[in-house]
Amino acid sequence: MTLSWPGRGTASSSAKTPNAEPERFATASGHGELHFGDNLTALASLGKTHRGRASLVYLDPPFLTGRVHQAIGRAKAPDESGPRLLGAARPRRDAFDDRWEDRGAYLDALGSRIEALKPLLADHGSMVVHVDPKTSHYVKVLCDEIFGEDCFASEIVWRYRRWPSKTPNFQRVHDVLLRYRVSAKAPPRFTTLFEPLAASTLATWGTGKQRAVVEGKRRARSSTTEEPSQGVPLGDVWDVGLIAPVARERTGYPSQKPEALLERLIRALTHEGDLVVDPYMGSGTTLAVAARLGRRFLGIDQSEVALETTRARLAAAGHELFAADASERAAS
Amino acid sequence: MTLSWPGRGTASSSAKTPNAEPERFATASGHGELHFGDNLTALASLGKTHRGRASLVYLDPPFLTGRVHQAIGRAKAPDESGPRLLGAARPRRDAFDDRWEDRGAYLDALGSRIEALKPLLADHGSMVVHVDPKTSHYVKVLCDEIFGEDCFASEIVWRYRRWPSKTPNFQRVHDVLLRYRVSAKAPPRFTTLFEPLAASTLATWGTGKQRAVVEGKRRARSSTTEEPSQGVPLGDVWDVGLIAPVARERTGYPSQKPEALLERLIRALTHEGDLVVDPYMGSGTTLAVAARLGRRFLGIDQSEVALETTRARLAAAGHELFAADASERAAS
DNA sequence: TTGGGTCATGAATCCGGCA
DNA sequence: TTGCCGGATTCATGACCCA
Repeated sequence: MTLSWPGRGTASSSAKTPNAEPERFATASGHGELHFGDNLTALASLGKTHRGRASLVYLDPPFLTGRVHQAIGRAKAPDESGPRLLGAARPRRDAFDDRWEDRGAYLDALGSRIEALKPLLADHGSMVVHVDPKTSHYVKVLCDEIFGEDCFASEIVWRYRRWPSKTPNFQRVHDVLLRYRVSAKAPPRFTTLFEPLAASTLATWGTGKQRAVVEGKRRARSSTTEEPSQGVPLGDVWDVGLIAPVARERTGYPSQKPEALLERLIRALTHEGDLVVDPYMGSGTTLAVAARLGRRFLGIDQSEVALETTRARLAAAGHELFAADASERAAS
Repeated sequence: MTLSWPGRGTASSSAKTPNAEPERFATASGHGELHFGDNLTALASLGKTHRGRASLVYLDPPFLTGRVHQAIGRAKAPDESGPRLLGAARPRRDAFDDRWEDRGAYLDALGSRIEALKPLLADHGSMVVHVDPKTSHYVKVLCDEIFGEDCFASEIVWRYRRWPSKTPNFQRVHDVLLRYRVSAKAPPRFTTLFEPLAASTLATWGTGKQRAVVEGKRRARSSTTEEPSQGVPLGDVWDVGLIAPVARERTGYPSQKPEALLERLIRALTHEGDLVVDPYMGSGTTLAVAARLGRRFLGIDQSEVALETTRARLAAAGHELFAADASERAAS
C-alpha cells in the first residue's frame, strides 16, 4: 500500500551546507562524533563506513509547521557574567527552517533520509521517529513502505502537561514516537523498564508481586507473593514533563526534548557501548544522554546554532574534543 | 494526497443481511432507533431521511484483526436463576467477523461507510472513529481524503491499564480515536470538559485561577486570583479504565467499550436532544450512554447477538420498545 | 468603497524546576 | 518554603492588501 502525491520522488536534494570532517569527542564509552552539514549527504557516506553498526537511530525532524524556528539566548551567560536578560531582550537566532512547498515535499525529504538511515542499523537495532499527531499518520505509511509493516513495533505516545489555551477542541497534549525494527526475525535488543504500580493496584495488592493461582484448567484467583514487584512493565504511553522554562537542562534551542524521554529510549533499546545515531541533532539531547549512559553517539545537523549548542553541552558534561582539525574548526 | 492499493474502489458491497423496519425505543429525549442489517445498506436510505440531523457519529469498526470475535455469555442469567457458569463453561456465540482479504479490502469497506455517514451530520457535527495504533494511520489518511485535512480535529489517545505481559516491547496500552468536523468553517458544537489540576500546580498555586501580570511590555509574573479554577481543559490523552471483568456494565460482547469513554465524547460534542449515530453498534454502549444523557440515538448492526444485547441493555435501563412491528420482531 | 483573505500581536493562565 | 518565569498554544483582534 502506497501514498501518492504529485511529483513524488522527483525532488532533487540539494546539499546547501558544507560537509566537513566530523568533530570527535572523548567519552566514557570511547568516542562520539558530530557531523556538520545536510544529513542526507552525510548519511550517503556513512552508509559505507558505518553499515550495520547502530543499535538505535532516533530522529526528531521538523513537524511541518511552516515556520522558521528560533533559538532564544539564555538569560545569563554560562559564566554568570553580564546582565540578566529578560523577555524580548534575550537574543534570537534562526535555528532551523520548517517551511515546505507542501506535504509531498516534506515527505520526500524525510523518506529519503529514512531510507539512507536504515543501512546503518544492526539486525537487532531500531529506529524511532518523533512526530506530532498531524504528521504521524503520513510518516507511518511512509515507514511501513520502507521497513515493511511487520517491522512496526510501537506507537509511543508522549503525554505532557502545558498551559491551557481557549479552544473549542480537546487540547493537544501529546507527541507520537514511531518505532520500527530493522528485522522482524532477528531477536530485538530490548530491556524492559518498569513504572510504579497504579494507585488502585497498590491499594488492593500492596507492593508484592501478584501470581495467578491455577486450579484445574482455569485461573481461580490471584494472590500476592513476598517478592516485591518491580512495578508495571513500561507501556507505550509515557507521562514525561516538558522542560520547565527555568530548568538547568534548557538550552534555548527550539524543539528541545526532555532528557528523561531519551533516557527511556536509550535504556530500553541499547546496551552500554552501543552506537546511537541522531541525524536531526538539534540541541544534542540524544547525544548528551547517550554519553551519560555510556553509549557511543553520532549526531548530524546543518544548523550552526545546533552545533554550537551541542558542543557546549558536551563540553559542560566533561567530554573533550580530541581531533586536531575539529578543534581548529570549533575555535574559529 | 492519496493512498493507493491494488483494486482500490472496485470492491462490490454485498448486503448479506435483511434490512427490516427499525425498532423504536421511547426515551427521555423522545426516541431512539435500532436498525438490523448491513450498515452500508441502512446508511444509503438514512442518507435520504436523516440528512444533516446528527451531531455526533461514533464508529467502532473492527480493527483488522483477522479473526472472528465471540460473545461470551454471562456467568449468571439476569434473573439470577440457574448455576453460576465459570471459565470454559460459559457459552460462546460468534458476534462479528473481522477477516478481510487484505488491508485494501478493509479500507474500501470502511471508507464507503464513512462516505455514507458524512451526509448525516449537521454542519456543527463531528465524526469519531475508534481504531487501534496499527490501523489508525491508514484510516487517518483515508478520512483526510473524505473530510479534508482542515477538518481533522483531534487524535484522542485512550490510555488504559491492563494485566502486564512479557514481551520484548513497550506494552500496548492505548487505542486511538480520530475526530473530524464536517465543516472547517461552521462553529463546532463543543462543550469544554475539565480535569483536575496537576498535583504540582495544586501544591504551588492552590485552587485559584492564575493570571499573568504584565508590567510595561513583558510578562512580569503570575499570581493567583480569588476565582476558583475549574481545572485543566480536558486534553487529548484520556486515562479511562477498561471494563473490569466483573463490572456490572460488562455484557460479554467482545470489543465492548467503557461507558465513561463515550460519556466524555457525548458530553463534549452534543447537546441534550441531539442525535447520536453509531453504525457499528455492538453491545450498544453508545446508545445506552446517549439515552442516559438525554440524547436521541440511532444504532445499526448486522449481528443478531448485537441486537439482542442492545435490546436487553436498553430495556434494563427502562427504555421500552414501542413500534408494533418491531415488538413482533423482537418477540419472535 | 467594500468585502474577503493573510499576517502580526496580545491575551488567557497551567506547569514545574530553581533560587 | 514561597515566589518566579516563560513555553513546538491557540484564538480574537486589528492592520494591511488586493480585486
